[in-house]
Amino acid sequence: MGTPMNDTLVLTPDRILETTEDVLRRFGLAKATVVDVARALNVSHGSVYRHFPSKASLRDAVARRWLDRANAPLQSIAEGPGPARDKLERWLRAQFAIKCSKVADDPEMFATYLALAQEARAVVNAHKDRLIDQLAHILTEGVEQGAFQVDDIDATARAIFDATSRFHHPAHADEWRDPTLAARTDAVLDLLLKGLDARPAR
Amino acid sequence: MGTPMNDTLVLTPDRILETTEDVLRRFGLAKATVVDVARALNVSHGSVYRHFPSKASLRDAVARRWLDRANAPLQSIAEGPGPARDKLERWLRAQFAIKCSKVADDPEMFATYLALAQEARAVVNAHKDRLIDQLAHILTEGVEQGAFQVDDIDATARAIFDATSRFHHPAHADEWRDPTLAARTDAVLDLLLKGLDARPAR
DNA sequence: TGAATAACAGATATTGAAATCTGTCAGTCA
DNA sequence: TGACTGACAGATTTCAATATCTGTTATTCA
Repeated sequence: MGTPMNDTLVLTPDRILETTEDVLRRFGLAKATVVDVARALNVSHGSVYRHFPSKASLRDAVARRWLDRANAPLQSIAEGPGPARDKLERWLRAQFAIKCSKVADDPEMFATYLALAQEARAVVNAHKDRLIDQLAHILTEGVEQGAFQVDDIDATARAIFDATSRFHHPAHADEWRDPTLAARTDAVLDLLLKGLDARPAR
Repeated sequence: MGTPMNDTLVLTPDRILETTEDVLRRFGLAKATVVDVARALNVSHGSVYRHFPSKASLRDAVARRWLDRANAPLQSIAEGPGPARDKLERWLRAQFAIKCSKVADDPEMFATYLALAQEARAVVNAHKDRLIDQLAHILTEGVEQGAFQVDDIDATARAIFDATSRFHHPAHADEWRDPTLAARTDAVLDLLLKGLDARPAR
């Protein structure tokens, strides 16, 4: 009883996830195996299965961790202060910047996580729903502040998410190096913000 | 000199393209080879290389043909009559419907053409440019008619194309079965049209 | 003469046997 | 006692030999 002890540390889900990220970084998604993870932990692969019922669930957990960490700044923006119009623009630009810098800084790792995300559809969908909730929150504030005119908040939040897919959906990542990207982003944001505006200056 | 004669017919680029489409339909992109195409034509594969310098150029030509054929209706809408606002909405909905029905009617063939398009990047880009030109044409009409207020026609045309990517870009095809797709499409179109509107009814 | 071919080199794809992996579980040991 | 192990069956992956394909060219033949 009492203190189970390994080489050095207790085997916890967190420690497994940490190591799994390392293994993914070193081997890539295609090559990384549960046996690799166990080896890196000086543990039999059966022990990993004590904490995660399957390789898929382990992958899902890694994906969840990564998405949460990468998009934490967005949460702050959505909940922070500021007029809704500015906040919306900052939130969207931050979202694009996060994705764009991830792919620019470490394309290999980005490819790994992209593949991971494609297998963890449910996790990604839950994450998207949280992002759209944040957009809906900003829209609600905007309506309260009299800055936006919106019929259906949830539908519009989703519409903004959908309409900006090209700039945040990883399927389009290979276009993010386009030198005209900034101009294209500006044009779409301009059009969307005009569409939300409660007092068009015409 | 005179009349080169095969089994039945002269070997022309068009006949080769026709047959290549058949072969792609039967074998899929991964399995279809130049030798297969030549076999189907009762011809040696060397003869195919007389008309197309490489397999890539043959693929490009097939992609070009397919894109032109599939999107012919859009050209008619863009050049046809009608108020610009309606025309724009019809054009966009037609674009979505074309893609959506292609994937619904023959998912296998759609997958083949999707893979084809990914290898024929230059062809696809040229095609996208033509579509954006059509959008710019509609926007110009709309401005002339006093229906739209647009600063930069070309940038806005591209913005509309970008903002609707989720509904026409094949990378998102697997989401086109979403039962809420129609509502999502409506929400984005509504937002975009509001953003273009010269006389907002507020 | 010039459209078509057959033979060829190098690159790519297929195949099936061997190795590895996933997920399970009875048993170890602290 | 319960976290961990090691051995196992079936599924998946690797690997290297083998076959096929791409693109070229010297040759055929109508």
